Amino acid sequence: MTSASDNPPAIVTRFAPSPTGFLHIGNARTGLFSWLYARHHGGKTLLRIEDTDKARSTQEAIDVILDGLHWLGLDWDGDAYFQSQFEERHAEIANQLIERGAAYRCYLTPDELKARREQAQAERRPFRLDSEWRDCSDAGPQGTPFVVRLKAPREGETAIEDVVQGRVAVSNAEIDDFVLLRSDGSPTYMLAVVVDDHDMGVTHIIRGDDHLNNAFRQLAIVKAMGWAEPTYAHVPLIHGPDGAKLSKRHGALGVHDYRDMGILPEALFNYLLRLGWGHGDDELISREQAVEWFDLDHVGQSPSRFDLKKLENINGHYIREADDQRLAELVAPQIGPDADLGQLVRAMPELKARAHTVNQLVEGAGFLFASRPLEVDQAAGALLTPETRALLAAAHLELSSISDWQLESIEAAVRNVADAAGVKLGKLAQPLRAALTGRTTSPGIFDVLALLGQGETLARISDQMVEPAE
RNA sequence: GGCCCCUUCGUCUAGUGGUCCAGGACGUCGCCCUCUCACGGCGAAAACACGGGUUCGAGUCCCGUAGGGGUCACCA
Repeated sequence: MTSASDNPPAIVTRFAPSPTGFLHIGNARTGLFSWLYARHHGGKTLLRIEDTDKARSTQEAIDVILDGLHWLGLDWDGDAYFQSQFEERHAEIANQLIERGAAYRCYLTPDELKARREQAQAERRPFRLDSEWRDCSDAGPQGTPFVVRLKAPREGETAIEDVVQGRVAVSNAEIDDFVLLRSDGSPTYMLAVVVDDHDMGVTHIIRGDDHLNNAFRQLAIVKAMGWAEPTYAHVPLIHGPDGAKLSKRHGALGVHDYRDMGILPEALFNYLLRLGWGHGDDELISREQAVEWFDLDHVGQSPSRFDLKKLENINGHYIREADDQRLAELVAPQIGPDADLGQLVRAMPELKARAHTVNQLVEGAGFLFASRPLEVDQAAGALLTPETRALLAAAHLELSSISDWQLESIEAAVRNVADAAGVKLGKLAQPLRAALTGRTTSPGIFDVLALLGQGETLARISDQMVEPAE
């Protein structure tokens, strides 16, 4: 092994989201892959915001993307690039392409184009633009608007060696003379990506395979300019449960939606990593292990379906591993001003064992801060009968005599009551749970008493000792 | 419709010609633990899309069929 620290990084990847108002979960995953690939190989990863659609590219929309990236823990080298900064450069390249005879000014109007497209459709043949301006060196009529189109090759084929998809070739007859510069002089996406990737020194383009067809077009520009061909890696898309490309109708799409559902970033990171990539039988993979293990050769070629159940299972694991203080701080704001952080931290070990999301943690913590008299749900209410209310009264008596309110003394007292009444612990624990939490499920009953404190416990029990008068 | 891509349990995947009557995980079901719910443990059902090749031998290579997906803008 020789160290080559003087040389420029052999690998430069980039993440190039457009500010659509949210960070799409699928884009987040390709971003994750390209981040991981660069980190694994000791390369660089760059961020470029594709903000050429000015209407959508508000500062808020950009912040949402950056925030999502931060939340997931994906960083980048250097400052973020903004595609809009390079419009002059894009136009410059378009003009060079014209000078080289690799592009031309096309004076066809949108109406003419539309008419030709419709005619092709009417004749049921595939539409392929054959502009009379392609081989015409004359300028069009003075002052008429034009677009700049690539003079795409018509013979032969174009092939890419895709790291994920393998060799993919397409006949050049399939590649049309697409637009490089719009009639207002602004660059199209197709031109801008190629120029920016080249100028930024991107060596590996890792993106969704919905761009696979674009790669041939983009490669045509690269070749026309005589630039080095980048390595492509088109990773399959994430699909919804029905197998179609993940879209709004499938529900949660943005990484923020998952954060709001109570998913932890490390869980989403892990889940996204395992979606479309595997490392033997490993399921729970830390960030460090991911950097160590990730490579493109184990990225699958088929799309994968998003499975919320599995995400939640993984999330449950990370919740159980998470620091109690951190979880309490996530839960507190959702409970409101009554939330007592210290009490939440104390309850957290019990709470987190039975939650799969932060929101379930909030749900589970509810009884701690409920005000008396408690609302008792239907199933819990059914547990409160004349017999069990009598049991509660006995418990109230026994518990009020405890002088040190600790887990051990609480457990001893509760067991005593059950023994004295000649019932199994469960016969007492369930009504107790109903009285103290208003529900049939909760943390262990002794923990509930300990967490609530003696005063609140006795008060809640006494609320239920007698049947409320109708 | 043209072009391109994909196809192992319901889902995510392991598998790179023999060790695969296919392994793990989620989910499902059963049992255990148990004061409830979880957690945890044990166990079960569950897949190589189909048809042809190549090969002594194919989940693994080739071809076809079927199914699914992506893409066809002066959007990115």
